[in-house]
Amino acid sequence: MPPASTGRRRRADAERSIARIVSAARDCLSRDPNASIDDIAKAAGVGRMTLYGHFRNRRELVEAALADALGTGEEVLSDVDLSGPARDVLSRLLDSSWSLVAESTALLSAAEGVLPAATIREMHAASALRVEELVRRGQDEGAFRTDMPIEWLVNVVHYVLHGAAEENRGGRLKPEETGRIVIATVQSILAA
Amino acid sequence: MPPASTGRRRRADAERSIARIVSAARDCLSRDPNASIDDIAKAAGVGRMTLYGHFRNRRELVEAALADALGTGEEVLSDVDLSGPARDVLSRLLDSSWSLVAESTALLSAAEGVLPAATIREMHAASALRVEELVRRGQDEGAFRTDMPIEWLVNVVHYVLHGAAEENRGGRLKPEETGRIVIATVQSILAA
DNA sequence: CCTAACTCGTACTTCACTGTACGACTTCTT
DNA sequence: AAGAAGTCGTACAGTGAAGTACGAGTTAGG
Repeated sequence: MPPASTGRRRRADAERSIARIVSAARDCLSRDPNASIDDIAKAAGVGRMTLYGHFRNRRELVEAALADALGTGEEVLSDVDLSGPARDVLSRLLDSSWSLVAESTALLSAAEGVLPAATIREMHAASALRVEELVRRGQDEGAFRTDMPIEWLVNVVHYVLHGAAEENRGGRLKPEETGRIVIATVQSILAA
Repeated sequence: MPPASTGRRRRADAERSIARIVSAARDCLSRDPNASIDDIAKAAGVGRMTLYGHFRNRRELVEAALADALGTGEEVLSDVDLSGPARDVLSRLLDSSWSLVAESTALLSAAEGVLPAATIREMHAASALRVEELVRRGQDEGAFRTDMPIEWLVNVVHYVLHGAAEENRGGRLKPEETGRIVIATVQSILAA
């Protein structure tokens, strides 16, 4: 059994396995928050025991998957050009991240089943803060509304993205249209 | 065992039990879509076996709960004053139904786990049609936007309501504010 | 090339939930 | 008041997933 939590060095193949498992976990849990450990191991092309070698239990696995998703989210966010009016920044931001956020909502709901709410909020803090700052900036510019709690403005964006993902999955929204519609919808919500 | 599906008359106490069970099912499933049969029976103050006496399996129970929720939804909808501009009608409609719809989203997701998608859509058809008609009317009046599929416009309202319910549950949105915020948010989305 | 690290199958225990079987008891209803 | 209808506990079988134990085989890396 690999040294899981200790700071020891890991062998390259172990590293590879972990990467595949985490990726598979993101995949499976995004489709079905109740996906079993077995499903995930299979999807990763790895024995269930290998998985348990790296993650003591479902909790740890879900946490790793969520952390990974948030990590790539952070990457994307930090690549977005922040110059110009908040409205435009928001459009660019949504354009490059809506699908990612959308796909992760199911993963998030999986996390809600096994991780304490405080942990989840904490993991989200970084990204949430960025969006919140953007909204605040838009408000200062007079472009975004101020008649609702900022927390609601930030969170409702998530719910819209979640919805877009659902509609996509159900074939009720064409993938090529989704970006445009998401952006237009969110802009309408935030506009002053 | 009572005659479940046959058209036979039921005794008054059975009728009462069923009502309590359905109500408890709505309650429990709205809080947790994975609530067990046992939880629901306990919440109804009824033995598990009594429950099985009236509902052959989880599927039937969930279906009954959903049907019941949709039924009260229909009642509320049919009480809404439909006169005047679509914008105003929408406000009245949301004001009297947002909490109901919001609470039922979890129940709906429970249903998605056990009922065929077609059945669910069909059960929803009546209410969905009303909302769709209202949106269409608003479009004809020039009050509502026409640059997105109408299906999206209708469904995104659900997602916003779902979000409002979540925020409420998490204490991030004050109950007394929620109505106002929901209405304002939805109006912004639909406005031309 | 040797050894520790890793993989991973099989088999097991535990656990929660579903649904069934039986039967004794209670309460409507006529 | 009698019988049908309904209540409901206990007990059982089946299922599916979580997590543990063991151990034999494989691979990376000094």
